[in-house]
Amino acid sequence: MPRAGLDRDRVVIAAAQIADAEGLDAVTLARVATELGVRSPSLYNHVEGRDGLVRGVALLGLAQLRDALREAAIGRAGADALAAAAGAYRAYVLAHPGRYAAGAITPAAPEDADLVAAATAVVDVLAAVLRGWSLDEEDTVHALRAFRSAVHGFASLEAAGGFGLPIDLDASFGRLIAMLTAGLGAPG
Amino acid sequence: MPRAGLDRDRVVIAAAQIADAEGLDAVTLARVATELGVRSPSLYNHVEGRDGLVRGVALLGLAQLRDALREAAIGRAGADALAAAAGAYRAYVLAHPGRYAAGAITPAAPEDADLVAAATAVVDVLAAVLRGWSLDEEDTVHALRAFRSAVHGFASLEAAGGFGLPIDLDASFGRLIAMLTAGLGAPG
DNA sequence: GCATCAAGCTAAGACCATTAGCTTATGGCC
DNA sequence: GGCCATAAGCTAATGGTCTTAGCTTGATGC
Repeated sequence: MPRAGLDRDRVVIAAAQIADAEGLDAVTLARVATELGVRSPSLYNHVEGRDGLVRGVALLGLAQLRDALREAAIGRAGADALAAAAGAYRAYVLAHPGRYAAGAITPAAPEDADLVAAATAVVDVLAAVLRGWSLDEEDTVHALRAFRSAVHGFASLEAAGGFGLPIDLDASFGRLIAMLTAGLGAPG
Repeated sequence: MPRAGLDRDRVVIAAAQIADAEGLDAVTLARVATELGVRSPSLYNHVEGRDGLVRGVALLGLAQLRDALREAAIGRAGADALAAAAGAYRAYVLAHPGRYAAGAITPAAPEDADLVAAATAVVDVLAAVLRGWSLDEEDTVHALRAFRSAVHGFASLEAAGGFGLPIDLDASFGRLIAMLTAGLGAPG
Protein backbone atom coordinates (compact mmCIF):
# COMPACT_ATOMS: atom_id res chain seq x y z
CA MET A 1 0.00 0.00 0.00
CA PRO A 2 1.64 3.22 -1.14
CA ARG A 3 1.61 6.05 1.40
CA ALA A 4 -0.76 8.89 0.65
CA GLY A 5 1.71 11.44 2.01
CA LEU A 6 -0.79 13.26 4.19
CA ASP A 7 0.01 15.74 6.88
CA ARG A 8 -2.07 17.91 9.15
CA ASP A 9 -2.17 20.83 6.74
CA ARG A 10 -3.34 18.80 3.78
CA VAL A 11 -6.10 17.25 5.85
CA VAL A 12 -7.26 20.59 7.26
CA ILE A 13 -7.18 22.26 3.85
CA ALA A 14 -9.25 19.49 2.30
CA ALA A 15 -11.76 19.93 5.13
CA ALA A 16 -11.79 23.70 4.65
CA GLN A 17 -12.55 23.34 0.95
CA ILE A 18 -15.44 21.02 1.68
CA ALA A 19 -16.71 23.38 4.38
CA ASP A 20 -16.69 26.32 1.97
CA ALA A 21 -18.31 24.43 -0.87
CA GLU A 22 -20.89 22.35 1.00
CA GLY A 23 -21.20 23.77 4.48
CA LEU A 24 -19.62 22.85 7.77
CA ASP A 25 -22.02 19.97 8.32
CA ALA A 26 -20.62 18.28 5.22
CA VAL A 27 -17.22 18.13 6.89
CA THR A 28 -17.22 14.55 8.08
CA LEU A 29 -14.21 12.31 8.53
CA ALA A 30 -15.62 9.94 5.94
CA ARG A 31 -16.06 12.75 3.41
CA VAL A 32 -12.58 14.19 3.94
CA ALA A 33 -11.00 10.73 3.83
CA THR A 34 -12.70 9.94 0.52
CA GLU A 35 -11.51 13.25 -0.86
CA LEU A 36 -7.94 12.37 0.09
CA GLY A 37 -8.17 8.77 -1.16
CA VAL A 38 -7.78 7.29 2.29
CA ARG A 39 -9.91 5.49 4.92
CA SER A 40 -11.34 7.59 7.71
CA PRO A 41 -9.43 6.04 10.65
CA SER A 42 -6.21 7.10 8.93
CA LEU A 43 -7.06 10.73 9.58
CA TYR A 44 -6.52 10.16 13.30
CA ASN A 45 -2.80 10.12 12.58
CA HIS A 46 -3.05 13.82 11.74
CA VAL A 47 -6.01 15.39 13.56
CA GLU A 48 -7.80 14.63 16.81
CA GLY A 49 -11.05 13.29 15.46
CA ARG A 50 -13.86 15.31 14.01
CA ASP A 51 -13.59 18.04 16.65
CA GLY A 52 -9.89 18.44 15.98
CA LEU A 53 -10.58 18.69 12.28
CA VAL A 54 -13.14 21.47 12.70
CA ARG A 55 -10.81 23.22 15.14
CA GLY A 56 -8.11 23.14 12.49
CA VAL A 57 -10.46 24.69 9.95
CA ALA A 58 -11.37 27.36 12.49
CA LEU A 59 -7.72 28.23 13.17
CA LEU A 60 -7.05 28.41 9.45
CA GLY A 61 -10.04 30.64 8.82
CA LEU A 62 -9.29 33.01 11.67
CA ALA A 63 -5.66 33.39 10.62
CA GLN A 64 -6.64 34.07 7.02
CA LEU A 65 -9.29 36.57 8.08
CA ARG A 66 -6.80 38.38 10.29
CA ASP A 67 -4.36 38.55 7.38
CA ALA A 68 -7.04 39.83 5.02
CA LEU A 69 -7.97 42.59 7.45
CA ARG A 70 -4.34 43.61 7.95
CA GLU A 71 -3.77 43.65 4.23
CA ALA A 72 -6.80 45.87 3.72
CA ALA A 73 -5.99 48.33 6.48
CA ILE A 74 -2.33 48.75 5.74
CA GLY A 75 -1.43 52.18 4.39
CA ARG A 76 -4.86 53.61 5.17
CA ALA A 77 -6.27 55.54 8.10
CA GLY A 78 -9.54 56.72 9.58
CA ALA A 79 -12.78 56.12 7.75
CA ASP A 80 -10.87 54.87 4.73
CA ALA A 81 -9.17 52.13 6.74
CA LEU A 82 -12.40 51.20 8.46
CA ALA A 83 -14.30 50.83 5.21
CA ALA A 84 -11.49 48.80 3.67
CA ALA A 85 -11.33 46.47 6.67
CA ALA A 86 -15.09 46.04 6.70
CA GLY A 87 -15.08 45.28 2.98
CA ALA A 88 -12.29 42.74 3.38
CA TYR A 89 -14.15 41.08 6.24
CA ARG A 90 -17.29 40.74 4.15
CA ALA A 91 -15.33 39.49 1.15
CA TYR A 92 -13.62 36.84 3.24
CA VAL A 93 -16.89 35.53 4.66
CA LEU A 94 -18.40 35.33 1.17
CA ALA A 95 -15.35 33.60 -0.27
CA HIS A 96 -14.90 31.19 2.63
CA PRO A 97 -18.19 30.75 4.47
CA GLY A 98 -17.30 27.32 5.84
CA ARG A 99 -13.99 28.39 7.35
CA TYR A 100 -15.67 31.46 8.80
CA ALA A 101 -18.49 29.41 10.30
CA ALA A 102 -15.94 27.08 11.86
CA GLY A 103 -14.36 30.08 13.57
CA ALA A 104 -17.66 30.70 15.31
CA ILE A 105 -17.01 27.69 17.54
CA THR A 106 -14.49 29.75 19.49
CA PRO A 107 -16.87 31.08 22.14
CA ALA A 108 -17.92 27.50 22.86
CA ALA A 109 -14.30 26.61 23.62
CA PRO A 110 -12.96 29.39 25.88
CA GLU A 111 -10.44 26.95 27.36
CA ASP A 112 -8.66 26.54 24.02
CA ALA A 113 -5.94 29.17 24.24
CA ASP A 114 -4.84 28.92 20.60
CA LEU A 115 -8.36 29.34 19.33
CA VAL A 116 -9.05 32.27 21.61
CA ALA A 117 -5.79 33.88 20.55
CA ALA A 118 -6.68 33.48 16.88
CA ALA A 119 -10.08 35.08 17.40
CA THR A 120 -8.56 37.86 19.48
CA ALA A 121 -6.06 38.59 16.72
CA VAL A 122 -8.91 39.28 14.33
CA VAL A 123 -10.60 41.68 16.71
CA ASP A 124 -7.27 43.34 17.43
CA VAL A 125 -6.93 44.44 13.82
CA LEU A 126 -10.27 46.22 14.01
CA ALA A 127 -9.27 47.74 17.35
CA ALA A 128 -6.08 49.05 15.78
CA VAL A 129 -8.03 50.70 12.99
CA LEU A 130 -10.33 52.37 15.53
CA ARG A 131 -7.33 53.85 17.32
CA GLY A 132 -7.48 56.62 14.74
CA TRP A 133 -10.44 58.06 16.62
CA SER A 134 -8.64 58.34 19.97
CA LEU A 135 -11.68 57.02 21.82
CA ASP A 136 -11.41 56.15 25.47
CA GLU A 137 -11.29 52.48 26.38
CA GLU A 138 -15.00 52.06 26.95
CA ASP A 139 -16.04 53.88 23.80
CA THR A 140 -13.62 51.75 21.85
CA VAL A 141 -15.31 48.61 23.13
CA HIS A 142 -18.74 49.93 22.16
CA ALA A 143 -17.51 50.92 18.70
CA LEU A 144 -15.79 47.59 18.21
CA ARG A 145 -18.93 45.71 19.13
CA ALA A 146 -21.00 47.81 16.76
CA PHE A 147 -18.71 47.19 13.80
CA ARG A 148 -18.25 43.52 14.53
CA SER A 149 -22.00 43.06 14.87
CA ALA A 150 -22.82 44.92 11.71
CA VAL A 151 -20.18 43.32 9.52
CA HIS A 152 -20.66 39.83 10.93
CA GLY A 153 -24.42 40.15 10.66
CA PHE A 154 -24.46 41.51 7.14
CA ALA A 155 -21.92 39.02 5.81
CA SER A 156 -23.54 36.06 7.54
CA LEU A 157 -26.99 36.91 6.25
CA GLU A 158 -25.64 37.54 2.78
CA ALA A 159 -23.61 34.32 2.70
CA ALA A 160 -26.66 32.35 3.83
CA GLY A 161 -28.75 33.89 1.08
CA GLY A 162 -30.82 35.83 3.58
CA PHE A 163 -31.19 38.93 1.42
CA GLY A 164 -33.71 38.11 -1.24
CA LEU A 165 -34.44 41.32 -3.06
CA PRO A 166 -32.60 42.30 -6.23
CA ILE A 167 -31.23 45.55 -4.89
CA ASP A 168 -27.51 46.33 -4.85
CA LEU A 169 -25.87 44.63 -1.89
CA ASP A 170 -22.66 46.61 -2.18
CA ALA A 171 -24.67 49.79 -1.79
CA SER A 172 -26.47 48.44 1.27
CA PHE A 173 -23.20 47.45 2.87
CA GLY A 174 -21.57 50.76 2.05
CA ARG A 175 -24.43 52.67 3.66
CA LEU A 176 -24.33 50.50 6.76
CA ILE A 177 -20.63 51.13 7.28
CA ALA A 178 -21.01 54.82 6.49
CA MET A 179 -23.79 55.21 9.06
CA LEU A 180 -21.71 53.58 11.75
CA THR A 181 -18.60 55.54 10.83
CA ALA A 182 -20.58 58.76 10.98
CA GLY A 183 -21.70 57.75 14.44
CA LEU A 184 -18.09 57.73 15.62
CA GLY A 185 -17.59 61.41 14.89
CA ALA A 186 -14.45 62.82 13.31
CA PRO A 187 -11.20 60.86 13.71
CA GLY A 188 -8.32 62.22 15.77
CA MET B 1 -48.76 -0.33 25.95
CA PRO B 2 -50.48 2.93 26.93
CA ARG B 3 -50.45 5.71 24.36
CA ALA B 4 -48.12 8.59 25.09
CA GLY B 5 -50.60 11.08 23.68
CA LEU B 6 -48.12 12.89 21.47
CA ASP B 7 -48.96 15.27 18.69
CA ARG B 8 -46.92 17.40 16.38
CA ASP B 9 -46.89 20.40 18.70
CA ARG B 10 -45.69 18.51 21.73
CA VAL B 11 -42.88 16.94 19.72
CA VAL B 12 -41.80 20.26 18.23
CA ILE B 13 -41.94 22.03 21.58
CA ALA B 14 -39.80 19.36 23.21
CA ALA B 15 -37.30 19.77 20.37
CA ALA B 16 -37.36 23.56 20.75
CA GLN B 17 -36.59 23.31 24.45
CA ILE B 18 -33.64 21.05 23.79
CA ALA B 19 -32.45 23.35 21.02
CA ASP B 20 -32.52 26.37 23.34
CA ALA B 21 -30.86 24.58 26.24
CA GLU B 22 -28.23 22.53 24.44
CA GLY B 23 -27.95 23.85 20.91
CA LEU B 24 -29.51 22.81 17.64
CA ASP B 25 -27.02 19.98 17.18
CA ALA B 26 -28.39 18.33 20.31
CA VAL B 27 -31.79 18.05 18.67
CA THR B 28 -31.72 14.43 17.59
CA LEU B 29 -34.68 12.12 17.22
CA ALA B 30 -33.22 9.87 19.88
CA ARG B 31 -32.85 12.76 22.31
CA VAL B 32 -36.36 14.10 21.73
CA ALA B 33 -37.86 10.61 21.95
CA THR B 34 -36.15 9.97 25.28
CA GLU B 35 -37.42 13.28 26.57
CA LEU B 36 -40.98 12.29 25.63
CA GLY B 37 -40.68 8.75 26.99
CA VAL B 38 -41.01 7.14 23.58
CA ARG B 39 -38.84 5.29 21.01
CA SER B 40 -37.44 7.36 18.18
CA PRO B 41 -39.28 5.67 15.27
CA SER B 42 -42.55 6.72 16.93
CA LEU B 43 -41.76 10.33 16.19
CA TYR B 44 -42.24 9.64 12.48
CA ASN B 45 -45.97 9.55 13.17
CA HIS B 46 -45.81 13.28 13.91
CA VAL B 47 -42.88 14.85 12.06
CA GLU B 48 -41.07 14.04 8.85
CA GLY B 49 -37.79 12.80 10.24
CA ARG B 50 -35.06 14.97 11.64
CA ASP B 51 -35.39 17.60 8.92
CA GLY B 52 -39.09 17.93 9.57
CA LEU B 53 -38.42 18.31 13.26
CA VAL B 54 -35.94 21.13 12.76
CA ARG B 55 -38.30 22.75 10.28
CA GLY B 56 -41.01 22.68 12.93
CA VAL B 57 -38.70 24.35 15.42
CA ALA B 58 -37.86 26.98 12.80
CA LEU B 59 -41.52 27.74 12.10
CA LEU B 60 -42.21 28.00 15.82
CA GLY B 61 -39.27 30.33 16.39
CA LEU B 62 -40.09 32.60 13.47
CA ALA B 63 -43.74 32.92 14.52
CA GLN B 64 -42.77 33.71 18.10
CA LEU B 65 -40.19 36.24 16.97
CA ARG B 66 -42.73 37.94 14.73
CA ASP B 67 -45.18 38.12 17.63
CA ALA B 68 -42.53 39.51 19.95
CA LEU B 69 -41.67 42.25 17.45
CA ARG B 70 -45.33 43.17 16.92
CA GLU B 71 -45.89 43.29 20.66
CA ALA B 72 -42.91 45.59 21.10
CA ALA B 73 -43.80 47.95 18.28
CA ILE B 74 -47.48 48.31 19.03
CA GLY B 75 -48.46 51.74 20.28
CA ARG B 76 -45.07 53.23 19.46
CA ALA B 77 -43.72 55.12 16.48
CA GLY B 78 -40.49 56.36 14.95
CA ALA B 79 -37.22 55.89 16.80
CA ASP B 80 -39.09 54.66 19.85
CA ALA B 81 -40.73 51.84 17.92
CA LEU B 82 -37.48 50.95 16.21
CA ALA B 83 -35.57 50.73 19.48
CA ALA B 84 -38.32 48.65 21.06
CA ALA B 85 -38.42 46.24 18.14
CA ALA B 86 -34.65 45.90 18.11
CA GLY B 87 -34.64 45.25 21.84
CA ALA B 88 -37.36 42.63 21.52
CA TYR B 89 -35.44 40.93 18.71
CA ARG B 90 -32.30 40.75 20.80
CA ALA B 91 -34.23 39.51 23.82
CA TYR B 92 -35.86 36.77 21.80
CA VAL B 93 -32.55 35.51 20.43
CA LEU B 94 -31.03 35.44 23.90
CA ALA B 95 -34.04 33.67 25.40
CA HIS B 96 -34.44 31.17 22.56
CA PRO B 97 -31.13 30.77 20.73
CA GLY B 98 -31.94 27.28 19.46
CA ARG B 99 -35.27 28.22 17.91
CA TYR B 100 -33.67 31.29 16.38
CA ALA B 101 -30.79 29.28 14.94
CA ALA B 102 -33.29 26.84 13.44
CA GLY B 103 -34.95 29.78 11.67
CA ALA B 104 -31.65 30.41 9.92
CA ILE B 105 -32.22 27.31 7.77
CA THR B 106 -34.78 29.27 5.76
CA PRO B 107 -32.45 30.59 3.07
CA ALA B 108 -31.31 27.02 2.45
CA ALA B 109 -34.90 26.02 1.69
CA PRO B 110 -36.32 28.68 -0.64
CA GLU B 111 -38.77 26.13 -2.04
CA ASP B 112 -40.54 25.77 1.30
CA ALA B 113 -43.32 28.33 1.03
CA ASP B 114 -44.42 28.15 4.67
CA LEU B 115 -40.90 28.69 5.92
CA VAL B 116 -40.30 31.58 3.56
CA ALA B 117 -43.62 33.14 4.59
CA ALA B 118 -42.71 32.84 8.27
CA ALA B 119 -39.36 34.53 7.69
CA THR B 120 -40.95 37.22 5.55
CA ALA B 121 -43.48 37.95 8.28
CA VAL B 122 -40.63 38.79 10.66
CA VAL B 123 -39.01 41.16 8.22
CA ASP B 124 -42.37 42.72 7.46
CA VAL B 125 -42.75 43.90 11.03
CA LEU B 126 -39.46 45.76 10.79
CA ALA B 127 -40.50 47.16 7.43
CA ALA B 128 -43.73 48.44 8.96
CA VAL B 129 -41.83 50.22 11.70
CA LEU B 130 -39.57 51.86 9.12
CA ARG B 131 -42.59 53.21 7.30
CA GLY B 132 -42.55 56.04 9.82
CA TRP B 133 -39.63 57.54 7.90
CA SER B 134 -41.40 57.68 4.55
CA LEU B 135 -38.35 56.41 2.73
CA ASP B 136 -38.61 55.43 -0.89
CA GLU B 137 -38.61 51.76 -1.69
CA GLU B 138 -34.91 51.39 -2.27
CA ASP B 139 -33.90 53.35 0.82
CA THR B 140 -36.27 51.18 2.83
CA VAL B 141 -34.48 48.07 1.64
CA HIS B 142 -31.09 49.51 2.55
CA ALA B 143 -32.35 50.55 5.99
CA LEU B 144 -33.98 47.18 6.55
CA ARG B 145 -30.79 45.37 5.69
CA ALA B 146 -28.79 47.59 8.00
CA PHE B 147 -31.06 46.98 10.98
CA ARG B 148 -31.41 43.28 10.35
CA SER B 149 -27.66 42.92 10.01
CA ALA B 150 -26.89 44.89 13.13
CA VAL B 151 -29.48 43.25 15.35
CA HIS B 152 -28.91 39.75 14.03
CA GLY B 153 -25.15 40.18 14.29
CA PHE B 154 -25.16 41.64 17.78
CA ALA B 155 -27.62 39.12 19.17
CA SER B 156 -25.91 36.16 17.52
CA LEU B 157 -22.50 37.14 18.78
CA GLU B 158 -23.87 37.82 22.24
CA ALA B 159 -25.80 34.55 22.40
CA ALA B 160 -22.70 32.64 21.32
CA GLY B 161 -20.65 34.31 24.04
CA GLY B 162 -18.62 36.24 21.50
CA PHE B 163 -18.35 39.40 23.56
CA GLY B 164 -15.80 38.72 26.24
CA LEU B 165 -15.18 42.01 27.97
CA PRO B 166 -17.03 42.99 31.13
CA ILE B 167 -18.50 46.18 29.71
CA ASP B 168 -22.23 46.86 29.64
CA LEU B 169 -23.82 45.02 26.73
CA ASP B 170 -27.09 46.92 26.98
CA ALA B 171 -25.17 50.15 26.52
CA SER B 172 -23.33 48.78 23.48
CA PHE B 173 -26.58 47.64 21.90
CA GLY B 174 -28.30 50.94 22.64
CA ARG B 175 -25.50 52.87 20.98
CA LEU B 176 -25.53 50.63 17.93
CA ILE B 177 -29.24 51.14 17.41
CA ALA B 178 -28.96 54.86 18.10
CA MET B 179 -26.20 55.25 15.51
CA LEU B 180 -28.23 53.50 12.86
CA THR B 181 -31.38 55.41 13.74
CA ALA B 182 -29.50 58.68 13.50
CA GLY B 183 -28.36 57.60 10.05
CA LEU B 184 -31.96 57.45 8.89
CA GLY B 185 -32.56 61.13 9.54
CA ALA B 186 -35.75 62.49 11.10
CA PRO B 187 -38.92 60.41 10.75
CA GLY B 188 -41.82 61.62 8.66
C1' DG C 1 21.28 -3.93 5.39
C1' DC C 2 18.61 -3.56 9.43
C1' DA C 3 15.84 -1.68 13.24
C1' DT C 4 12.63 1.65 14.44
C1' DC C 5 8.72 4.62 13.77
C1' DA C 6 4.59 5.88 12.13
C1' DA C 7 1.22 5.90 8.14
C1' DG C 8 -2.46 3.64 6.67
C1' DC C 9 -5.10 -0.42 7.04
C1' DT C 10 -9.07 -3.80 8.73
C1' DA C 11 -12.19 -5.11 12.37
C1' DA C 12 -15.37 -3.96 15.68
C1' DG C 13 -18.41 -1.26 18.99
C1' DA C 14 -21.48 2.53 19.92
C1' DC C 15 -24.74 5.85 18.35
C1' DC C 16 -27.71 7.93 14.89
C1' DA C 17 -31.70 8.17 11.18
C1' DT C 18 -34.70 5.70 8.67
C1' DT C 19 -37.89 2.01 6.78
C1' DA C 20 -40.81 -2.15 7.18
C1' DG C 21 -44.09 -4.43 9.34
C1' DC C 22 -46.37 -5.76 13.72
C1' DT C 23 -49.60 -5.02 17.78
C1' DT C 24 -53.07 -2.69 19.90
C1' DA C 25 -55.37 1.50 21.80
C1' DT C 26 -58.82 4.70 20.34
C1' DG C 27 -62.88 6.87 18.28
C1' DG C 28 -66.77 6.62 14.96
C1' DC C 29 -70.74 4.17 13.76
C1' DC C 30 -74.34 0.87 13.93
C1' DG D 1 -72.78 -1.57 24.13
C1' DG D 2 -70.03 -3.85 20.50
C1' DC D 3 -67.43 -3.80 16.09
C1' DC D 4 -63.96 -1.98 12.99
C1' DA D 5 -60.95 1.22 10.64
C1' DT D 6 -57.35 4.22 11.72
C1' DA D 7 -53.24 5.36 13.50
C1' DA D 8 -49.97 5.39 17.64
C1' DG D 9 -46.28 3.23 19.24
C1' DC D 10 -43.49 -0.80 19.06
C1' DT D 11 -39.44 -4.15 17.54
C1' DA D 12 -36.21 -5.50 14.05
C1' DA D 13 -33.10 -4.43 10.66
C1' DT D 14 -30.13 -1.50 7.40
C1' DG D 15 -26.76 1.76 6.48
C1' DG D 16 -24.34 5.76 7.87
C1' DT D 17 -21.38 8.18 11.30
C1' DC D 18 -17.20 8.49 14.78
C1' DT D 19 -13.96 6.20 17.35
C1' DT D 20 -10.57 2.70 19.36
C1' DA D 21 -7.63 -1.39 19.00
C1' DG D 22 -4.31 -3.67 16.89
C1' DC D 23 -2.01 -5.18 12.54
C1' DT D 24 1.02 -4.60 8.30
C1' DT D 25 4.34 -2.40 5.94
C1' DG D 26 6.63 1.61 3.82
C1' DA D 27 10.13 5.00 4.93
C1' DT D 28 14.02 6.63 7.49
C1' DG D 29 18.35 6.75 10.40
C1' DC D 30 22.43 4.30 11.57
